[in-house]
Amino acid sequence: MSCIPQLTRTLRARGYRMTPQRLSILQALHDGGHLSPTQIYERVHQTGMTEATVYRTLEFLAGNGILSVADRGNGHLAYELSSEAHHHLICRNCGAQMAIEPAMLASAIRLMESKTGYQISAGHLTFFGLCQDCQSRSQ
Amino acid sequence: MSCIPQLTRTLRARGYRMTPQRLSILQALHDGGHLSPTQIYERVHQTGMTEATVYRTLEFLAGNGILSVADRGNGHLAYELSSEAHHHLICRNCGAQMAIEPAMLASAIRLMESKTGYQISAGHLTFFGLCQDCQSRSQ
DNA sequence: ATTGCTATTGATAAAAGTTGCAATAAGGAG
DNA sequence: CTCCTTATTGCAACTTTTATCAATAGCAAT
Repeated sequence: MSCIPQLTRTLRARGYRMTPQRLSILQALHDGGHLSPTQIYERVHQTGMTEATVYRTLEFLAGNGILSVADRGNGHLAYELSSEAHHHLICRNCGAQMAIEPAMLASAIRLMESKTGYQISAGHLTFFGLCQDCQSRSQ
Repeated sequence: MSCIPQLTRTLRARGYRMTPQRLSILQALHDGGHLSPTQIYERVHQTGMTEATVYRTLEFLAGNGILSVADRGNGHLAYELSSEAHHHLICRNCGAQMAIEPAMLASAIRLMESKTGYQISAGHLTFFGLCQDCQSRSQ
């Protein structure tokens, strides 16, 4: 977590504060990679933090671009450090997961930008499909 | 709702049943377009249906491809008839929404399929960005 | 160091969403 | 039309997420 001093400065420049709670959550995500709010709470609640704070902090950090939100398509969110952000491809039969390079979507996003005039920030997308194994098994 | 007999046959062929509850929910989505579980519950609860049934039915119909799940990026889901499915582009400053033609993602999806071997069904994606108005205002 | 402003947290309650199980009812078979 | 199987529902308890508000604690300024 070498980036903490920089993050702290960023927040302060925007009128926000760095707190032990925010640090704990960043640490948990640094160690855990890709976690749901409940998983994060399990990792940090021995410090006395409440669920409400976990949810609020995650929303705050994501709103400030420090975390990325990953949606698993079931309505439950997972969070990760933005520096490690990537998209997911999940097999809806066996649940196998693959990472998707953001670059693979770049041209589609450029197309959408030119057609809509929006300036798009893709965030974290989850795609669903059938992996090769499940495709051959269903033949 | 001219498609009900066809949907009923599809479900029965898979060993499932068509029920008044499922019909009410399909009707609500036909009338309402794009609704959250709570909005759907408000429209159908006078029939005596419980929240649990609403949630289970939505998941069931989506799992059978009859509904599409739209994720607004905040972890809350909205549902729509698959026949009316489209993607969304939302301005994260003013909330303005635009529909995105599924065709605009087609080539990116073909690229992902060829690189990963997965057979992808895109589902419903939500993109975030800044609309033209908000871009010019922030200059 | 101390002070003051106010962003942030914890506590609490409410809302939204999920799960297990017994009772009900869709619909195929006779 | 009646029976039977079992998919589906309602009920109730439970988990997850959000909102409110008073108390706390960053941190800029003195």
